[in-house]
Amino acid sequence: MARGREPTVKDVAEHAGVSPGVVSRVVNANGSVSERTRERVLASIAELGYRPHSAARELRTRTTNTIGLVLADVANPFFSQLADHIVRHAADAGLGVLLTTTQEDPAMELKSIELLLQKRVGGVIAAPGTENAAAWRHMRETGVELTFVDRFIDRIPGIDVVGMDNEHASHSATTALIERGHRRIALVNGPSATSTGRERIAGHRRALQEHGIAEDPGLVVELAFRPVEAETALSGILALPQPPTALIVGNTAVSASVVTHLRSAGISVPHDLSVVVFHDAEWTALTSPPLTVVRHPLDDLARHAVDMLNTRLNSPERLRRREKRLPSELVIRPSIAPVRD
Amino acid sequence: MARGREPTVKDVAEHAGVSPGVVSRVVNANGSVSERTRERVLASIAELGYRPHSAARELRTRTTNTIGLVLADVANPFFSQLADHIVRHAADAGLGVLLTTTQEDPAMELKSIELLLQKRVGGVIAAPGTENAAAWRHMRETGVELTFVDRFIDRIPGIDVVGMDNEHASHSATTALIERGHRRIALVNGPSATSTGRERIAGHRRALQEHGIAEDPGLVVELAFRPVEAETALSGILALPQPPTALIVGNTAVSASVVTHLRSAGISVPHDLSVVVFHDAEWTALTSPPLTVVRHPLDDLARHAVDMLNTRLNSPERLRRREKRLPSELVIRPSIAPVRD
DNA sequence: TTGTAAGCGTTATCAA
DNA sequence: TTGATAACGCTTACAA
Repeated sequence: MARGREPTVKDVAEHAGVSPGVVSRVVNANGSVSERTRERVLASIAELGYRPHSAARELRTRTTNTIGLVLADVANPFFSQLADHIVRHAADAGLGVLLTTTQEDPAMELKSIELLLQKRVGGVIAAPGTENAAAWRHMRETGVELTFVDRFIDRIPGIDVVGMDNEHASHSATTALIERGHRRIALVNGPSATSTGRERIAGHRRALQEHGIAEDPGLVVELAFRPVEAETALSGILALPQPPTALIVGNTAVSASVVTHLRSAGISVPHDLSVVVFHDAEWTALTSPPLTVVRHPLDDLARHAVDMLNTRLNSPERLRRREKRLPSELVIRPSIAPVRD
Repeated sequence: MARGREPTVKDVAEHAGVSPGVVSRVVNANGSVSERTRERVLASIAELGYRPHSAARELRTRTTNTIGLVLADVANPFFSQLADHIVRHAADAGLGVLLTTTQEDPAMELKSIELLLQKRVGGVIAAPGTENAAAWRHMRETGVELTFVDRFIDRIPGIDVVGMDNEHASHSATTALIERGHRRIALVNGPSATSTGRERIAGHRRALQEHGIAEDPGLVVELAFRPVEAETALSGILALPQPPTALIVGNTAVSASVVTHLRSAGISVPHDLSVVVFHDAEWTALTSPPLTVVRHPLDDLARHAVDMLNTRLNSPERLRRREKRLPSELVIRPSIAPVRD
């Protein structure tokens, strides 16, 4: 892990015939330097190829321009698009992004937290799992600014949240199906231990209630955020004596495998089953038929997350907790149709 | 960007009634400490919640356990899956990953290089663009270990490369089509300025030659790695007096938009046009018909990239340049069929 | 406007 | 086995 010796402030100072302090002031456009020496210093910097040493700077100033990003799984299109936007916005704000993934595994999440703590990142954007509330809280108490994105664990003071309005999105999806005459609507959801899971069920229930439809618990399945169990769960639902006529997939991680299974099970969409999927991945319009989706404002989500965090990073005083909800949009495509008699 | 004060070696030392040096030796399982004091120190560490300060450590030891990852675009499924694997393997090796994206923009790539240089990362894994050869070379000369993944610019001494065998993959795809009677095979490719672009064209040509088929330059299109131009380029090809009967998409970034366009243009696959796509994204089996794809060994690619880099990081002497090629696999699905008369 | 010097948290060296 | 001390590269009072 050795690195070749690179020029330091001292080298630059000697080369320019000034003191190290002056070089620092030039580099940071801090304190005062005469125009003449400023130019000399800049010339020396250019000639020597001097580059400030981040670690030394961080050590001295107790600050950092690196933030952490903790996501479950960058292979999931929802998270990967989110990550892409976050990295871009962070770069615009002059922030580097240290990315860790947890694979929805609490132990890996803990390791991520540990790594970011050691790196003394100034702040972290995370879509937290459900098990490490204490660790997240502790991270915040340690002075690390924290913004939860998409999901959150608890309304912890000082931890901002930016997410979608899942309750509303889910309500819209269910309502669209009810309006098409569906009464037996299945929901394949993420775990209720997650905020997104809970909110999506809540919106679904509210829509059913508003139309006087009794809820059938057998039609709601909670799947972990890994695709494995999708098949069996789905088979179970579809084999019910009274199978559903519509299906909402509220768990982004399993959408593709659900669609695969429907296809291999020979289920015709929307004839046998109307389908709505959360997250407008690049392929959802390419299936036959194209899928009705809940489209999330990922770029806005990322922008707000970076902004909120950055505000905290640059604010000396302790700010109050903020929560931002962004609206999703129901994009109707041919995968939903009026129910058959 | 301020951080709360956290315990330091000094605090731990005082608490345990030893000197800072001893604490350091305990933490790093370095030098010698008696079992008795070791336990006392560990207890103090636990009680105070001490965590070594990365920056201080980096400054003193001139090492780092952070690597950089420079990719064009994490929203592209090929890169996002690659990133996911790389982050996982890096974590297994105890390495944090600082992710930057370039959006295929040379200026952004340069900014990424600059950031990683300042952060004094020990090594970088990158899928480089074509314009910054000098900067990459300089980065290497500066002592940063470098591994190019997927693409490479030049065979620069000391920069390892791990990629797919694109020539072979492309040759297989074209051959599969020729064997089905196709003679007019279009290739939508990435820029020839990239190694992957060149290799894929080469394999395509070799297959044509082996079967005595004259190459029609009008059937080969180079598209930048952004989806925008896909439509016009494709319309052009399909409007030719003698349109192709088969199409290979060698540019991962535009696959989805190509398929979208074919659909909206009312082209029936494989009846009107056989289609092969590079990279087996999660949706390629979900279209109608399912797409024949070139499947890349992404996990292996990531594993080798991290391993090669890590070897360099831990090797005191300057190693020779290595190049590793991994085989891709042609997965035949119904999107290709014998040519019609 | 400039230089000097101390110190950020570590670890390595050397002496005890 | 342990402790004292210097140094990594930088910034920032403070003094000149």
